[in-house]
Amino acid sequence: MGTTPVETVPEPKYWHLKTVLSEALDSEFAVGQVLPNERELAARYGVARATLRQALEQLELEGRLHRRRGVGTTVAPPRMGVDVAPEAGARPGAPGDAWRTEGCALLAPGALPAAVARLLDGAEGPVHAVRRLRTELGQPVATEVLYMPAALAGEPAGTGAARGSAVLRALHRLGPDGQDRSVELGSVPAEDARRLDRLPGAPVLVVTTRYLARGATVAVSAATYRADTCRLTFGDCGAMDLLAG
Amino acid sequence: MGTTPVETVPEPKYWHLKTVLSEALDSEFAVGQVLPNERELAARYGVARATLRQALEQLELEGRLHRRRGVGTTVAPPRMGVDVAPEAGARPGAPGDAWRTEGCALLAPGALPAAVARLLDGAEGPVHAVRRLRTELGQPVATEVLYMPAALAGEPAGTGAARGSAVLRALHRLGPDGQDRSVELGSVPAEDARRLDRLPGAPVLVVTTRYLARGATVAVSAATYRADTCRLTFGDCGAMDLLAG
DNA sequence: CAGTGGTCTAGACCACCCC
DNA sequence: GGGTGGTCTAGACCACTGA
Repeated sequence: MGTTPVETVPEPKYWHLKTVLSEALDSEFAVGQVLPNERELAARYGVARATLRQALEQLELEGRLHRRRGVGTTVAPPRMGVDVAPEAGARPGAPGDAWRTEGCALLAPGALPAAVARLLDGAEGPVHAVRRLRTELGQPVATEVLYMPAALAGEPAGTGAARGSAVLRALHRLGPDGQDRSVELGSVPAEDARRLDRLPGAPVLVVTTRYLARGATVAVSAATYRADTCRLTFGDCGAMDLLAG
Repeated sequence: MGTTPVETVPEPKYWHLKTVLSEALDSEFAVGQVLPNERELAARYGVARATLRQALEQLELEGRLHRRRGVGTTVAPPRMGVDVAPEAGARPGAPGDAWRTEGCALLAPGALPAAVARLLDGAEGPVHAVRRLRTELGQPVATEVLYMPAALAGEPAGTGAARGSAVLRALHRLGPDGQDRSVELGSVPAEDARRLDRLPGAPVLVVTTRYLARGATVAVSAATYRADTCRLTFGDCGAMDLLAG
């Protein structure tokens, strides 16, 4: 009689709680509505606050909730689709450009992040670093730093944001004929956190782009997108034959 | 004398700890090496175990660490680049195909996930759901479910994996001439967790693809990639000259 | 079996927002 | 000031791994 009846797989409390809350969000809450505070929710479900928070963190990771210190927890709208197609934002100042150039610095080769230096393989000499901020629907969604060897950028005029725009124009003038890009998960560094209106460590999608001209790398950019509010969309990469035909 | 000397911004302990550990990983540890256990690390740095764990979770999110229950915490290798180019894996059984078809089910329209039903807009009637698993370097990296309306798939032969492959061949035969894809952050559902050798809730990159033929959606796939080990790479979607010229 | 990471608790204090 | 979420603690027990 020692037969084990069924394979009892005790589901963690926070996981079950997440499911329960998720269903409650679907059926009983509207977008933007504020939830009861954490202490009350924990009491209501009979768990410690830390356990409740583990469930909320999961839901926030999935983009279902927004939590703001001093304010409360609200139901998040569905993630917005953010276009990351090859040409998007490549032309500063173009109508509908979602990017705002914030500044520009000239870095010595040794001052480059290791990953960037690796992608700009043959590069020697100083490198322009252009910082941009992307805003969508009145909300900051991404920061980017674009690196371009000074030798390729000519003599960008102006200072600050104006100089940054000049570097971007120089890149565009080169007529890059291809890109490599990759997407990975990261956590927002402290310096970017305030710009994106998030706490340090919040999850972000890091999009690394390599701009190619005649087979050589002419620029590299690293953009960090808020993972909670953004769904990255890639234009129709496969439709080239459609257009060409 | 009440002058506040500098603007003291107390950095959270776990954040500082993460920085310290990150530097230690760079300088004192090799890939694959196991770290001291959590209780010892916590004692060594004079923090509670929960605080230490918060720092470790950050580092794991960034792909720097691997943690396995019953085993320990090890230094992770750099993330592998996983190709997500439009045609990759579209041909089951092709040489070098990283995907293994696991099975196939026929779903009633009402049984579809809401997000999938929305993308398969005009679809009526049952839908094939093909499940695949992607392995890279001997390690499972992604699971995928591909949805294709039965009306478009003909009469796929066989059962299980064989039937799934037949559906994929039918899709390939249609000659889809374009794709939409998007990437967002998610957490691995319980059923996929074991397949990917992760615990439920682990972060994943969800790649949603819409296959188009003559402007109509002929299939939709949702693939979940392990965010800790994968860096998604997109081939040269380029062709900026198409638009710039 | 001993050792690891994973879960959970009950409580405290802090930083921030808004009134 | 009062309320929110964010950080931190010290402890307990559980699930899993591998010798």
